[in-house]
Amino acid sequence: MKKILIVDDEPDILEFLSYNLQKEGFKIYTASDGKIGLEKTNKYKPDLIIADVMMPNMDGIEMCEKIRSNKDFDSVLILFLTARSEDYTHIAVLESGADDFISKPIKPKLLVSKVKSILRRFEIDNKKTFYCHKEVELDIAKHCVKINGKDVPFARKEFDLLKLLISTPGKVFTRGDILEQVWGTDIYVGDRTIDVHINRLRDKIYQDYIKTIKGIGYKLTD
Amino acid sequence: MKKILIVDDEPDILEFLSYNLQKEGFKIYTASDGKIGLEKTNKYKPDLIIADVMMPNMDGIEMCEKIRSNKDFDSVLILFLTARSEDYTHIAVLESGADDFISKPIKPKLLVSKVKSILRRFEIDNKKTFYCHKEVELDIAKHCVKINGKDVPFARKEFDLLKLLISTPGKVFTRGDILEQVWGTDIYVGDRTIDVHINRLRDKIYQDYIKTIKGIGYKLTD
DNA sequence: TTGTATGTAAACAAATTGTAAACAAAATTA
DNA sequence: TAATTTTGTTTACAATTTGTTTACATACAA
Repeated sequence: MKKILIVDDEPDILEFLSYNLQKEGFKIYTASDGKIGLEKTNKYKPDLIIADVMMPNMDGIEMCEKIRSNKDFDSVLILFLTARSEDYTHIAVLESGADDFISKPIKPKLLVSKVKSILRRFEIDNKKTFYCHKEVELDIAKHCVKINGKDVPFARKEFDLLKLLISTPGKVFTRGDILEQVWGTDIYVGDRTIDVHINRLRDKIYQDYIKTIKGIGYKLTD
Repeated sequence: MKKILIVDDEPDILEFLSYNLQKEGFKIYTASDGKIGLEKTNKYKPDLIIADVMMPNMDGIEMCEKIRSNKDFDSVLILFLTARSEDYTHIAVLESGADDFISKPIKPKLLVSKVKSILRRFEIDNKKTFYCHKEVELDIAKHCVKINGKDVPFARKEFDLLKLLISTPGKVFTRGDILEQVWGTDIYVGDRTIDVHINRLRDKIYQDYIKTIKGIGYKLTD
């Protein structure tokens, strides 16, 4: 569960944000000024910080800069709340190392989708280069696959296919998904081609590691 | 089929975008300025709007704000086209409630992949993928059903049928509802077919989980 | 009781996937 | 570059699963 720290001096906004994000399944921490925000950042190590720009004691920008200067948190996501009119603030905000901002008045739907999208973006930027599931290990950087610790050579397509499947074990990938992710859009290969590759994978890994969901697609057993 | 409204005053761009997106199977509507865009939004209720920022009559940002202020469309996806250099435009654009933007010059591949990804993202954010009711759990992503925590294989029609029923436990679904949602419009199957599938479900789940409302349809006991 | 709606087993039809083998393309090596 | 090997794709058909219908049984309400 993703942790979000909300920093704002207005209790109403704090509550409004907490309510809407809690509902979406985030773990919420709050702070009423930048100083406390800084403390709680250290304490709870949130994934995302949502902060107001204008606050007593220590404003959001100062807090942001302080957080960024600590190498433990130099990659924590920071989202600022700004008043609609403060055009120049936006620039200062982005310069201070913020990742995005939301203008007041805040619309719940927009808030939630922005928070989700920023978290997702972060995950994609930091996407894994190494996967391990059951007795299978896949290393993207080294382009190699180990099964029970033993190197097994994989051709490119086989590798890409396994990479896709192992990225989310248990999720069903349709033929469409597979085509798009492994072959690319606007490349057309016959229907049987995917099967053939799937079954070459099966020959290399233990059978029934890859499950067929007839009429839907393939997935790794989880 | 997803509907996309493209709003731009330059006919060349309009055609370019239409061509590339139509090819991908989207239903395309076009408008040559913000005012017409607003009208067509109301008329066709598109899933996604792609709009130029700079337009005569009503610019993209104004149109976007107007659309957002109508609660019927406050969650329609909006994608802006901006000139590469206009850095400040990006801010205004995101502020106005846009979901993303593409910088000109537009590359067809990027356009298509961005459009697809934004639509997919939206679906993921807005679709429930997991249902749990009594001792039955249904996971759409994994395409698996657990009963009392135990995996039970479900064929596609069975799965879709259970998915429909479990989406609103207690609600009675008429045969018409079921036909439409599970088989799709303009597909005709015999009357007994639904019964057969319902009863295959009953065999897999505990009996009398699915209740027959004679003369009306079926529902899950709540 | 009677008629209508639903349940059910079995037969049948259709769709999907598996597989071996041939072919084609690309990469590697000599 | 030519030969060789590896990788990728297609074909044709087999095997399997899934979906539909049929024909009749049963339940239920009027």
